[in-house]
Amino acid sequence: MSETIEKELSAAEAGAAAAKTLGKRERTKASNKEAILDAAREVFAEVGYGAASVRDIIRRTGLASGTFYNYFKSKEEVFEALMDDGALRIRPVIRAARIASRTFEEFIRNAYKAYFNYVLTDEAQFRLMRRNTGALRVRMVTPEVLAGFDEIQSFVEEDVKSGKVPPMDAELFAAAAVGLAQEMSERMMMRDNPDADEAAEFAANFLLAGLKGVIDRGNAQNNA
Amino acid sequence: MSETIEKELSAAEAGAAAAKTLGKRERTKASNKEAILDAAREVFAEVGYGAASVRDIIRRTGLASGTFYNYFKSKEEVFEALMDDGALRIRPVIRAARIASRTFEEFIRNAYKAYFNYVLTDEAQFRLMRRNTGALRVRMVTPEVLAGFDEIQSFVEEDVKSGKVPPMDAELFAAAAVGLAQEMSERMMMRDNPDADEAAEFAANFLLAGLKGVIDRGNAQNNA
DNA sequence: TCAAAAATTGACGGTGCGTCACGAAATGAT
DNA sequence: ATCATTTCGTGACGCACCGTCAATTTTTGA
Repeated sequence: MSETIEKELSAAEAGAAAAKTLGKRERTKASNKEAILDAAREVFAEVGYGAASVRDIIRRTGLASGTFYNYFKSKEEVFEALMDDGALRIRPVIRAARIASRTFEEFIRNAYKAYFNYVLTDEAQFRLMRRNTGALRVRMVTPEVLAGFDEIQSFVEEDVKSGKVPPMDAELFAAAAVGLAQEMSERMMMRDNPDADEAAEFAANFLLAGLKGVIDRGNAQNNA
Repeated sequence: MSETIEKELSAAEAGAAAAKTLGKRERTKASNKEAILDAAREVFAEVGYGAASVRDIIRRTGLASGTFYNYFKSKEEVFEALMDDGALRIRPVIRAARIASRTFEEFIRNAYKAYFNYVLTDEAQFRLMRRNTGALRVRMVTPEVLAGFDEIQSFVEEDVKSGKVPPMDAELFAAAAVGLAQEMSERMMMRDNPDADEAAEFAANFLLAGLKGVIDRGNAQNNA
């Protein structure tokens, strides 16, 4: 029946519609891919990454088993696509937090606030990132995710260069920032009434104070 | 041929040997279990948790496929056993660090030092904990591992109660400590010349300074 | 020496994997 | 509108793994 609509469209407003429809081939390709991704999101969330099978996913779309492999090489690759999707949603938020901030402290506070609120809001994506069957937790570091880590590190390095923040091991500092966010967001989500702003404030306070303990030379040993 | 030895032993020193041999039944049971665990460790390290199959594991032991299921329900359960093994090795080290420490700071420094050195030493176990195929990282929170987290948190709570350290959200603080350790140990292992003591010092400095930023009431906002 | 108990074995039905030859559908040129 | 070409969906196929189970071997205790 979508063919009928298509025919009507091409008769009535061929020129105008052509620009956005891009031909039927492209359209069904996009729709199939989206269908697979949606099904995968559901299946992973329901049974966990480990127990999910390519067939579970494709079965839910109504497509044939072979069709899956026209779009993805394996379930690992679909999962990667879903992770990338998450990273692509967070990174602009972090970047915006940076642009909107004039001091290093402001950046950290805004970034954590954005991150924890994102985790809370997009709980589905979060559960997807952490979900498991039983105790098994699966996490994927895609190039997109890696790039996010690197971006944070380079933000820190920039602020070191411009003197906004004292010199330190930016790599380990960034690792600390990321580790904090990951473990704390998990704890936050386990609580009865997750409070993103509270968690963000705790994390930011911790990170900013911790920073003082790891600046390169100077008073690194005054924490008795 | 082990049967020959067994016979000689039971003839020559039946009484003395009996105490430690426990009968052939128990001995082969223990040896089979160990063989499966060893094989699993290898397979997981080589191909990653996801790609490993029960048959890959059992094949390496020379036992029949059905035998695997006399010892474990699934590959997930073997993996869990291996994780527990790791946790059982780390926990006493942390506990020892605590007992040997008189102040909170000393405890943190000793614990991180012990942890990072453990990670460096028992690299095999570490790779097992973090290893994956491609970008997929798999982590398992077994009851034993969970108990380790809880223990750390309760150490913090004890020191809060005894006044060694100011009041704070011990759960989030413990999460921060654990997150730091996890992410930083991963970075450390990626470096050319991993330096456990350096990483431990960084982590401890960071945590102890960060602590000042998150004490419950008082000067929580003096970090401009 | 032997019967009972326990553990090993490998074959079996069931299912998922990734491939591939086939046919259907879309495209672009006439 | 027609048709050759290209693209893509389809489902059956061979292979491997899964977890089970009846038959067999090994150990035990008498």
